[in-house]
Amino acid sequence: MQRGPAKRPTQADIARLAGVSQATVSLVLNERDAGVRISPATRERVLTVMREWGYVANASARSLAGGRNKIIGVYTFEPVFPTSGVDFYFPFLLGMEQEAADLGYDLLLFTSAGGERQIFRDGSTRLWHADGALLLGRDPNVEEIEQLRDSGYPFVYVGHREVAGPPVSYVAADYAGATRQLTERLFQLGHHRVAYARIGNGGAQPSRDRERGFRRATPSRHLTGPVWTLDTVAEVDGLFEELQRAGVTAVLAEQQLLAEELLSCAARRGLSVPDDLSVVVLGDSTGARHDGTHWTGLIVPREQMGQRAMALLVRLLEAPGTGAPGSGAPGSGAPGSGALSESVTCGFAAGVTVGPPKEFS
Amino acid sequence: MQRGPAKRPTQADIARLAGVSQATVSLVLNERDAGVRISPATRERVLTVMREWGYVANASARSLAGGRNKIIGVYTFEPVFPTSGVDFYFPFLLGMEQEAADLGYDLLLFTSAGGERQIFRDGSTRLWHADGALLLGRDPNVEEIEQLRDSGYPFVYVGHREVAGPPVSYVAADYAGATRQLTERLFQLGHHRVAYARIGNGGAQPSRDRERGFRRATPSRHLTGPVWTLDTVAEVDGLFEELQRAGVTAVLAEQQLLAEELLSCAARRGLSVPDDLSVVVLGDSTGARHDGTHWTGLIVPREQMGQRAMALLVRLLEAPGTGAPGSGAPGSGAPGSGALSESVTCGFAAGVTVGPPKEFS
DNA sequence: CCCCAATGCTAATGGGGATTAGCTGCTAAT
DNA sequence: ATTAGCAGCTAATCCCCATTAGCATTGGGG
Repeated sequence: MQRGPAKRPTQADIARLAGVSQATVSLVLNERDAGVRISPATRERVLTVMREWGYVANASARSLAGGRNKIIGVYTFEPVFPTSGVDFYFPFLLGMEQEAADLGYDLLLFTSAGGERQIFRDGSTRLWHADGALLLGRDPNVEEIEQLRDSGYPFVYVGHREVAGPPVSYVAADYAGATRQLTERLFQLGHHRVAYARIGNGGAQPSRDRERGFRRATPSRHLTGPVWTLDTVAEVDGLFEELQRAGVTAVLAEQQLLAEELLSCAARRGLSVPDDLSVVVLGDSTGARHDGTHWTGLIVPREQMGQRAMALLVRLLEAPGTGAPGSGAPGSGAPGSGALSESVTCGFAAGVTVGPPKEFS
Repeated sequence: MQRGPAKRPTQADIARLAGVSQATVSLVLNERDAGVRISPATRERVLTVMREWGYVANASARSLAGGRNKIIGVYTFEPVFPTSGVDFYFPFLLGMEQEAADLGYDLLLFTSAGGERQIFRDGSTRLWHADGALLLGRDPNVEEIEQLRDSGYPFVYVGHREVAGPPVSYVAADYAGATRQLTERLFQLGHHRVAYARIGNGGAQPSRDRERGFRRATPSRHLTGPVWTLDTVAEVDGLFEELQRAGVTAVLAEQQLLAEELLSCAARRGLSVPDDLSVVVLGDSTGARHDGTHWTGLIVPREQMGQRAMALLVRLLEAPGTGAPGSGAPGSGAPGSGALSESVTCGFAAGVTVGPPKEFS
């Protein structure tokens, strides 16, 4: 027992104790199938000493030298705190964590970026502590994603991402499919005029996916109303009027907040949901008041997405071809340059805000 | 634009471009107040080139050279999953995360240990990926904590920990104080016979602290009943009988589960809480049914504890004396060998399960 | 008996940066 | 004219590990 902070053993220490060279220790450690062989006897001796002295590879040295740390980073583009974001992000985290534990990886949460939220500033750097990273965020900096992709750093985006140039790997919820199903369900119930509404710009990928699902559902003899895009909550009342005028009997609301607002518009007019208007919520609960209404709509499978993203990333990392990032085999551009993506099926909430249109009931 | 992963500039590159040495670049970067000086002109030139080329220090190399990662590990003795544990641990995590973000540290979650949950097996090991760690768990392996302390690894325990030998650093909730206050409040309300009950052994530190607070509250002319320690929930009914027989009008229940059981015992006998019996919950909600009762009692300030623990650990790490683990200043044994501890005040829940004793109302 | 091919391991290098001893010029004091 | 002193910078090392070229030894085939 030494005084002071115990200096932990290095490969050199282990080597000395086992009567071999540092290189041998390294080779034993990373059981390569490669050219160099170590006799079982030596291997065992080294392993014994390592165990005895509690050797652990230094993560920094290892990643500097191009090795692996069995650590997956998690980076969010928006600050997770203050707590508004927590409810949103936590399920993802949960899924990632479970899967990581199963696969023998630890999770590195990149939170220190503070207000800045830029990977390439002080962050890029820090990402390398992890073997790869999961990226998360509703409104990421696309340029940064591209830059990261070009840098060769392995990552998977949680959420649907299409960027300019080569594709990136991502795991997305099947918003399009789920929205389509929900829309078709409305038609089945007898609705003829169904509208789609959102607050905020529809440029984000999740928005576009939902809208696409909506449009695809349009069957021959039914009518989907136009897609309304509002700027602020204040405009909901006007929207409600227009919907009535257009004879719309069912609305798909991208945000729960919007749905809540529609509900109170209806209430103010003495109208009932779902009797006078069916309302479907498409999963985005940003800024929702959570007034206790049981909404009919889709459930974003956040936990599953996290899980699948983790699994995908690890698969990427452990794929033989995709060597250590440092070893830069530039020509390794597999088909599609190795980017993979997966789709996770959304769940549905039965809820109480959808019913047949009035003329049918 | 090269093919393959774009290699980002190194200090050597910047140095070349600025016509100085790599050392100079490093010196400019880490604005040391130390011996070496750089002229403002040179400094400016280097900075310009750095900005121009978007230089970012490689974190791995930096920590390899400097010994620090700016990463704090989080290790829990019990598995956090399946989700029963999640509710318990998440608030701690939240607090840690916020503080870490403020202090510029990232969080490394040690979850990969899987079922084993032993620091010194594969974990100890992995702990070194972080500069220091926060340890968490209701029923930790004390020997391992001692071993870790002796190893010189910097850590802070979240929760009250007294171990054999030199003390360890910890941040604890002030259970003793809070329990004392709650007990005294009962006396103020007119209760004369107050009892304390728990399920499970009272050996754990949090249990002992609460009991201590209870005992300290005993004022001259009042009576605290004995402390009951039950083995299982099944014994609660018997306990209830005994309490009645002893004329106890108020109980402090260590676990919410126990309180819930007492409540149903009372209900079965047609008795009312708090009219016939006041019940205080001392914060432990393990296995509780959460039946919606608004309990009177203490609130464990989990988030704050996490926050304070993080702050404490970082303080330990950044204290000048306690140098980098590698730099081993052996004589730095400050008073008490540098272990610090802090106490966080508990909150109180007003609740509806406490009132004056019957003869007063 | 010689040469070749495995086998088992080591020396050397590099990865990016922090640190320190020490090397130039200058200026100011002697 | 020396010399001491200092500002300003660089060369050299080290941090710990992964990787590769190559060395020494042994066994087998010709």
